[in-house]
Amino acid sequence: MENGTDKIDRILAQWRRERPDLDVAQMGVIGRVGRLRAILMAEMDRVFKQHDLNGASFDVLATLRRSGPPYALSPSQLIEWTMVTSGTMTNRLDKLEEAGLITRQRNPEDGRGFVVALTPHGFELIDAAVTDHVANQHRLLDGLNADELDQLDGLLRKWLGAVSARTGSDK
Amino acid sequence: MENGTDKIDRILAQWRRERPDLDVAQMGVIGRVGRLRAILMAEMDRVFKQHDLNGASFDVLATLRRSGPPYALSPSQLIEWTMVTSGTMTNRLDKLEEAGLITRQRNPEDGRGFVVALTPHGFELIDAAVTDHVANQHRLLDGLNADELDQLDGLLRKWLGAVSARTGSDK
DNA sequence: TGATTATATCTTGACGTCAAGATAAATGGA
DNA sequence: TCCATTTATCTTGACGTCAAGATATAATCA
Repeated sequence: MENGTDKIDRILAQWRRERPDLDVAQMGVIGRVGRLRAILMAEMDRVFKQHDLNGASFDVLATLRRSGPPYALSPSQLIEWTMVTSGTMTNRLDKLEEAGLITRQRNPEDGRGFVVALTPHGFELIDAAVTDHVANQHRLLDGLNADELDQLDGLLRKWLGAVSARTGSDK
Repeated sequence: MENGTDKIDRILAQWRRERPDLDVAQMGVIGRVGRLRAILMAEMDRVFKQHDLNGASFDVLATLRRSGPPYALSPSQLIEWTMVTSGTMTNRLDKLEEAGLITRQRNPEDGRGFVVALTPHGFELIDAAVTDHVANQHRLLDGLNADELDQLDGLLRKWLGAVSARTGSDK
């Protein structure tokens, strides 16, 4: 199973011909991260769709589910975990509420805030979806063996640590 | 500089507590790809913006530039390289044409098609932008040494090959 | 040649996201 | 106590993308 030349290699070859002054090795790595992310997203979306979800709604429901009983968080907490803006979260919660997967009640201890909670239906749905999702993720990574998976995780963790330290993202 | 626990680790820890039946190692790797992609995109956008571009317009101009003289491709070819839909490409070309960075002329040999070409201004702009872009990519990867970069590229290449073989993407 | 099929591109409507700003409630002094 | 500031959330308008379909031209083949 030789690793032949792919689309990214062809892009790099064009740059090397047209701009031999540039070292495009880094472009290859970054480009592959982008392509992988696009393919992985598309594949994961297929499983989400089987449960009438998309990446956005899965993200919110999963955040509530893994937070543990009583499966309830404030919009602010959801914003922090999912790293979207408040406008995006409002929009997501509107849809999920309308679909009957969450409830949104005023926080009795803080009149500015709300408590977002999974409904029983929302709990059942996300629990089933996440089971399928994890199985799908295993499938998407079965081209690498255990050692390679470990190596890859280590390198990505180091890289992510370096860039988020500098850019101040993550915490 | 020990690699401490990050947001992804905290997410995995929650899942392990709430759903100990699931093996979430793969979720960690896939999650890190997603986070990295988001941070890298944001950082690259900053450089694009310095040239009055965004990722979309940079992508089109760069594809024309690296294709070599006469720096002209059909919308179909641009669609193939950039992997967007025809509607997206029409929209991108409209903006670039209005900005004077490309021209769009009917293909004299095929009345259905067009020839999209860099203007002199478009050429100058993308040539300067790509120089800064590559320097920026080097900076974004300077947390890894040469060996690690090589290892990472190999693993990503193998993974990408495996998933795109199965999903039929890429070519 | 004429009719069918394929190709190239554009159009339309919907979606999810963001930035900026609006609103309302809580907090922290003076 | 009252005002200024901060915090939590929602609203609005713009953007880039996609899927589906419209249009026009080219290619095929009977």
